Amino acid sequence: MKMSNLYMPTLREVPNDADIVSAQYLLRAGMIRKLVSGVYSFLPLGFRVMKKVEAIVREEMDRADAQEVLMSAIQPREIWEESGRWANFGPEMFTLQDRNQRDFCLGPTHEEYFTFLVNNELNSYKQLPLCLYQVQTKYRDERRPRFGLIRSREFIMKDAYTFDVDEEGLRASYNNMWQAYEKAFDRIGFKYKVVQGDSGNMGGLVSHEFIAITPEGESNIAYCDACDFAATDEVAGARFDAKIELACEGEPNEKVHTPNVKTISDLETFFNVSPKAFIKTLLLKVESTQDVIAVMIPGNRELNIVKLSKFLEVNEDDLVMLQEEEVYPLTGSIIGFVGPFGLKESVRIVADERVFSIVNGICGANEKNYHLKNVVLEPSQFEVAEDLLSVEAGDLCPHCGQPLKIDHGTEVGNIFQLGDKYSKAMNATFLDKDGKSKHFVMGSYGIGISRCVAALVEQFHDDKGIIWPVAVAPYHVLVTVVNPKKEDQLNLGMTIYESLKEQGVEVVLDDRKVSPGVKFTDADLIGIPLRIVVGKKAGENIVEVTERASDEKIEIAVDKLNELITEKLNA
RNA sequence: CGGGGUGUAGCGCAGUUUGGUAGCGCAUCUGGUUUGGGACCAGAGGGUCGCGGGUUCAAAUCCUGCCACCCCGACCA
Repeated sequence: MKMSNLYMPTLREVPNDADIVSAQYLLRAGMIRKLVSGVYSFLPLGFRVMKKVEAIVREEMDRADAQEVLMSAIQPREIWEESGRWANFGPEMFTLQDRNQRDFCLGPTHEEYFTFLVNNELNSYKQLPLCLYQVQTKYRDERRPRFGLIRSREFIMKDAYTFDVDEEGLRASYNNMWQAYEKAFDRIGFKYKVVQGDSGNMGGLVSHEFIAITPEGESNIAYCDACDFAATDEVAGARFDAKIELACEGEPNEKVHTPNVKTISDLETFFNVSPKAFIKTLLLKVESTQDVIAVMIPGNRELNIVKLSKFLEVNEDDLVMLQEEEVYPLTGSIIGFVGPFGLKESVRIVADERVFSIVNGICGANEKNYHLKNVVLEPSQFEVAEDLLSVEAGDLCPHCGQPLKIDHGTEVGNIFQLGDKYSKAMNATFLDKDGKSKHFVMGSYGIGISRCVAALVEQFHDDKGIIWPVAVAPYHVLVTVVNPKKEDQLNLGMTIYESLKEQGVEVVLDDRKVSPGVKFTDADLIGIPLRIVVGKKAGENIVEVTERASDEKIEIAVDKLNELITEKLNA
């Protein structure tokens, strides 16, 4: 490809709506463009990268004996009613109607569709196990699309589904996919961790997430160096020593005047004790039912809303913190003085187990400017949850007891053991050996192809632009002709370009009639791994080879060039 | 969904307070000079000022409704 003809509209300035480095560079490098919030176009260079990621994933899926199909993005409401997820997915689902007012959605995922498909065709255990996959566009009407390709409303996903006769078969299929994922992510070049995932509302289901490690990532993961434990912060058990005992000065549950002492740090100053000794009471409500929940946690910790939503068996997005004006009618107090005693009876009180280790603690009195001290909570009087807290660095590993570390990342893949959740709901069965009808035991497996492109940029960039790993680079080699008006430079550039092309090297020629600065700046921005600069020494048949990653420059005679390029690309 | 902010040329922005012919930089086009890290000179094209309604002799500017985009949304209880 000649750059004089390449559709690569690079931008000097950062578009003001690009909120993360990957979005900034992909936009500036002319690889993607935004149509509307959360919806992007892929331009030639960006599309080439995505196709490379896709090809690697496809190869590893095929190697693992998965079979590729292509389903429709449009799905009828009926199959979602069968699984019960039409209502459950709620506003996240893009819905539409045909001319006869029949409801459809643009598929956010395809469990129902695959289950429906297979149910019609698969009747015998002899046809199992089976693994089908597709690479396809998915739609989710995110509450708040952001981070460019990382949380978009339209995205490309590879999704796979396995069907087995029993749990044992599922485990084998699951491990098979796990290995395929590791091979794919290794080949792409990701730095990543495999962590235990959110196992869904019902518990007992196994899942893992593949997290690309990126400093700005929105997923938090907790992991242990001493053993192989790793999990997202939504499941990692926050184990720590919560025991604290204050001397009982005065009466039990004694009311203390605490004017304007609202926050934990205010309390810390006022009472001069550790925040561990405070019992923090937060008020939330379930929006769909308007049920109000008071949650008690140790004062030095944060509530993890995902863990709470699982405990309450409600949707995470359905849980919100109460607004200031909603608090008074329920508590008789304002924010800052809420406590577990004397709440309206309609309020459901849930306690994180650790608050019972606080002896003679301090909590809100449900009266403005008053707290209670010398509080000892009695577990039998409250609903007790094992763990509602966000894990923190230094908490103890639930496996081996060593301190945990926290890292950030972007989820690029996940694997789920679904069991018979969908096959049961949709009554998808086969006949087993013994002639009995059984539900398929299923798994589902996703890789966010377009998100991978963004995660790669998050991992591989510097202050000048992107640094693509060779395996996914849009082109391998960029030949820059410094001054295309000089015949010897242009001719030599063309010769090198043609010869590399001949050998099957993916090469692009920068023959644009712009100043060298523009070419070099664009080259750094778009991040092609190797650059050959044809400049002043073209007459002597000497060119310069630069590695984008290391910025290492080598002057070399043209007849030794092929050898060097081959060596560098295979390194 | 709640709170805040912004919408003016392809991109980044000024102009809005105090109504009076729509501007700047970059990009684009023409001609010329230039070419090892975002060149220079001369000229040119490009905008229903997000959309609708209103006030006014006159609206980017004031009023009003809508739309889009961005930011924030426990750390406090």
